[in-house]
Amino acid sequence: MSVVSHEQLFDLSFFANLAPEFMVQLKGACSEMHLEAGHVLLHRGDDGNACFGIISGQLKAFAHESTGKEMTLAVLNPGHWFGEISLVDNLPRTHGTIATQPTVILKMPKTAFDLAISQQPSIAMDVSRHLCQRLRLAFTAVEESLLLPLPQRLAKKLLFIQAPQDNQQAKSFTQVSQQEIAQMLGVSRQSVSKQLTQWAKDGILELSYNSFAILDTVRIQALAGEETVPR
Amino acid sequence: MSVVSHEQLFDLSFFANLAPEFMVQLKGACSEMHLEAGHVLLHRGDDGNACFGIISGQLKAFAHESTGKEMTLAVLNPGHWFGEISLVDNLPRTHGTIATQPTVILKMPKTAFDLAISQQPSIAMDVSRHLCQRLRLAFTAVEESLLLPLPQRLAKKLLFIQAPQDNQQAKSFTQVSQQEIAQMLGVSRQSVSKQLTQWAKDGILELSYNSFAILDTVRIQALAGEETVPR
DNA sequence: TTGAGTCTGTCAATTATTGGACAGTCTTAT
DNA sequence: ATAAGACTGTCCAATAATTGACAGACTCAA
Repeated sequence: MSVVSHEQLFDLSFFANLAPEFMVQLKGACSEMHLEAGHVLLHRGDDGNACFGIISGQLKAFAHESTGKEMTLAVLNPGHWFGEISLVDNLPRTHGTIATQPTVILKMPKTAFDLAISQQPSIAMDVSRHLCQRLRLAFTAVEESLLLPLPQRLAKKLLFIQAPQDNQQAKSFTQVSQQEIAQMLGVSRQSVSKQLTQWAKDGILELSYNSFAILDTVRIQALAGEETVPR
Repeated sequence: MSVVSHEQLFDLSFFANLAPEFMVQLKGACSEMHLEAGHVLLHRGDDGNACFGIISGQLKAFAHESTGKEMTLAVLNPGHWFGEISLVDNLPRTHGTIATQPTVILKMPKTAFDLAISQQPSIAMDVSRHLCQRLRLAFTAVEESLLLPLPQRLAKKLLFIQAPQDNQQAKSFTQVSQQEIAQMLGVSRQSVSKQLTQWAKDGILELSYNSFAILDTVRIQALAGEETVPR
């Protein structure tokens, strides 16, 4: 899903069930934005007056500390909506957001968001469901970061990153630098490099410049601690 | 707030704005439950058919790993509601929940929850706001666990734990074992003990059996990395 | 094609954290 | 009063992870 139409984008949002007459209005209030690679769309602490859906390209949500350490909280791909938290609770943005590539997004102003919900309040429950999804991901992140050793977290992350373009049998390379993987896990690049090359020596992975491929899905799943699910 | 009335409990919930006529009905559908210390109320993975508000006592939300490592995700005190995530998204419980003391809770069945929202859909927005609050806490937890060194996280946790019974000037002891603190942070008891005794030697804390008191709030806040907020 | 910038593998030194062990103290229930 | 159990401080050895450094490979744009 490297590009998503406006139509699809709304069907993927928490407004998918909005009645047609309100939907027309909502769509009319949204506008396309084109971002260059490296453009910082949101800053932590800003007021939130809109949420966004991704049409093409990619953004990252990030956090950094006083120490200068920076980490990637989430990678946002076409079809995803983000920035709705501040619209719901009227509090500042939780994270910074930056385009990693030339990116096209749809901007939904807070006024349009609020209007649609007031017109069809049942939508708020869909928003809740969307937030629950986020919450479960966040819980998983907390637990894994504190309870699992680095190799296991790394294995999970590789599977997660590679999952989308799942070609099943064929060996497929996923584009991502070790630096980026390290930032997603909140660890040093060297630690990632060490483990990946070890796995490459073990024949589990194949590494190449700026990319990796999983050769032995079964073993990497075992390392990730996934239950074997027989059917 | 060591005990909360039924009245207060509902005012603290996401149903605080429910119209009186529906509120009566909702309250009628809720029932009190008395839990012994150590009673496991919810298990991760269970179906969720109710949410709960705490009247008195205390529960903990926990997670454990295959390795046997266990950690405390949250401490739930009187006035708090929990268990609503599964009601919203109809998915299994995210965490186990155990009473740490004899505890009285109010059980709200899913049927009552769903009915109230269908009667007054605007309530769903309050549920969303409640979920956002959780989400922000979870985000903070992820970032802190990955970006901050143990001493800083520990300092933050002490301030957080001690906050409720804030007597301002007077030196007040907070009951909590170092083991419990360690489980909240996902680190070993020894690491916690080492840091706490060091701070006690520095005159920042006073330690006693199963409790601690903060002697120098300013310094502990500095260690926690809190901005000095002049007014 | 050349140079700047990025990515990778590797190493050594250092620091942080764990886990096992144990003695002494405190609390509670019998 | 006593015994069982929990809590604390401490030590040590082993492990894990970070940081800084550097050379070679790769990519892209001028």
